[in-house]
Amino acid sequence: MLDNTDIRILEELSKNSRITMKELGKKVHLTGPAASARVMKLEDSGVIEGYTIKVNPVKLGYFVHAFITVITQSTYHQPYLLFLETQKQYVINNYKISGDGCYLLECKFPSNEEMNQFLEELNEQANYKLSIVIKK
Amino acid sequence: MLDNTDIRILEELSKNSRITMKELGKKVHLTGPAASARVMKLEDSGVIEGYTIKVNPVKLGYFVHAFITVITQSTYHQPYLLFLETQKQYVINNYKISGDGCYLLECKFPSNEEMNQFLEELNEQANYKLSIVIKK
DNA sequence: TTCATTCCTTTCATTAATAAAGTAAAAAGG
DNA sequence: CCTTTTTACTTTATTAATGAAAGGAATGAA
Repeated sequence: MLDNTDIRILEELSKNSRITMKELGKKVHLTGPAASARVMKLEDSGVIEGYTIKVNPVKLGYFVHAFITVITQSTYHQPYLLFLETQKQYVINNYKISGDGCYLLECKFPSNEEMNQFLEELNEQANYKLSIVIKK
Repeated sequence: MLDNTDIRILEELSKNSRITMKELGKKVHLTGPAASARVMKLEDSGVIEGYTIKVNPVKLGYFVHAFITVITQSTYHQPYLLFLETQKQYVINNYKISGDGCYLLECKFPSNEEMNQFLEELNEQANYKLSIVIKK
């Protein structure tokens, strides 16, 4: 399915997705059109799901990065999920997990105050355990 | 520092970082060169840290996505961190956290067998609690 | 008021993307 | 075994985007 050249293309695009097809081709020993065709195939087959940027959260004013293990009070998760919909600005990822808890919720907050506000509202829907990221 | 146009540029690039500057300009009501200049400023100021792709892990053969809460046995973390260096192919992120445990380790595995192998080796350096992602 | 700065547009030269045609090698089928 | 098809690539030519330069309008400082 994927040969070595495809893997190298994925590596290069992971490092810099705005690279020109000509440059990408040079890196993997192909011409521009050939690299472009490979990339298009990777898109069509769903290996490449999209092109995005890495943003510095601190520069955007998000200083707190937290993982919250969520244990919903009832087996009915809808209230929790609806609550999350209203708090999208804080949510990075919400993983449904097996293990300790029902969800692992990854969030970013501008301050501890806003996080506290969020947690108090969350607590109406679910219990939680909080882990703050110190360093990545 | 960042005005509304900058925010919209970041949103557009998050959705598709390979968009042309001309197209990006159209979306935020600027000309190509103006959009390009804005983006360059965002890069120089460190708001945009890089351009990357979203890859489908399943299509790459990684079927298991796990979060592992790591509790190192000694206060000396080096053995654990050195172990991770040897297991880079599985590691997505390693967050140093305050809260429950010392680290939150995000990993991907091709199979439960390989994860089990990993966990057995990890267990020589640290205790852990495992959470498997069912759904994102 | 005057000067400098910022942020933009317009224009144009350079460069890249894309479509089309052609080639060579591998795979499929009679 | 030979023919046909398919795949993956290159080359060429057209189209489109980038990036540099010049200039204008609005803002703010001296």
